[in-house]
Amino acid sequence: MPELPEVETVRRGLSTWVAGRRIRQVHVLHERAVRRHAAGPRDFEDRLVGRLVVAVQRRGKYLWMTLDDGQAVLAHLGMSGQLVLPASGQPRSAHLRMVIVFDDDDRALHFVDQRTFGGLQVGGMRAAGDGQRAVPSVIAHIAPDPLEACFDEAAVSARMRARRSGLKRALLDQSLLSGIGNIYADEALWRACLHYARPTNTLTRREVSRVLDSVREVLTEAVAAGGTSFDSLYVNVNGESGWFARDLHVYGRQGQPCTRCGSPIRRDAFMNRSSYSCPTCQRRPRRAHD
DNA sequence: CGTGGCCCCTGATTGC
DNA sequence: TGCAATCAGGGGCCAC
Repeated sequence: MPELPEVETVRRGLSTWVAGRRIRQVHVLHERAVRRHAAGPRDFEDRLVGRLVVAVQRRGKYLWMTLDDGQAVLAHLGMSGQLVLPASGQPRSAHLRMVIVFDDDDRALHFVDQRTFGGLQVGGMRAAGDGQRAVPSVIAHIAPDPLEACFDEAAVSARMRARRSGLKRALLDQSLLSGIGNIYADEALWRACLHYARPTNTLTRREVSRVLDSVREVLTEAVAAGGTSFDSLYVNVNGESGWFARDLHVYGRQGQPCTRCGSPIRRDAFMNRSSYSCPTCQRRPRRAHD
């Protein structure tokens, strides 16, 4: 499931291939792939054709291609989205949603998405304030991710401690800090020895610092490893799977021993999904906030 | 406003 | 065997 490391892996692969190329044709094959583009599929195609891709950038789980007219093509992979450059002759995926054809190459960028939670849209850029990085206007509400230079740890810590919510809910809230999904939230909480239901307003500055350090470590290591993959749904830009899965300590390890203390990892239903934790290393708080 | 819950979607898996 | 229920989950949206 693409979180920050997987999206960064895609961005890097994409950047080396599409930066400096001109878009010749765009084929939207499934309406849902552009449902966030209010003006519709034809407008989406028209805005891209003829444009030069300047760069590929990312914030959290979003990535975008900046164009030579100042607009940007914003993409979110959702649950199962892939941006791939299939080798010529490779059979087209059953879940192919969009094809972007470039000049001077016979390969095309394919957007493949089985569960159709992902999508692309075209729009303008906007800087949040003085000296802030410009991001697509429609994601102005997405907070900087922990690997960005502008990530303000002190501010995030203060906002987190002012909340009345659970710690994992806060880590997953993309308007507080972005890029973290269910997998890396569980991994970071395990590293920091903190429980997912810990009320944010009871956290000390030191504990918040610890969990944010863990978040940065987990994300950085996963980026270095090329992202996580559990099944064939996620592949990088060349169609190769990442291999970070082997380094997971809690996610998907229900019943298996904690690598730190040996206790069996538990799985709880949480926020209509799963939360994995070590019952010994991560004590449930007396006053939990699920 | 902050917070939490619902819903969009497909395919693999599980249960009767 | 066959069909239905369940699960996976990011984030927009809406009610409170």
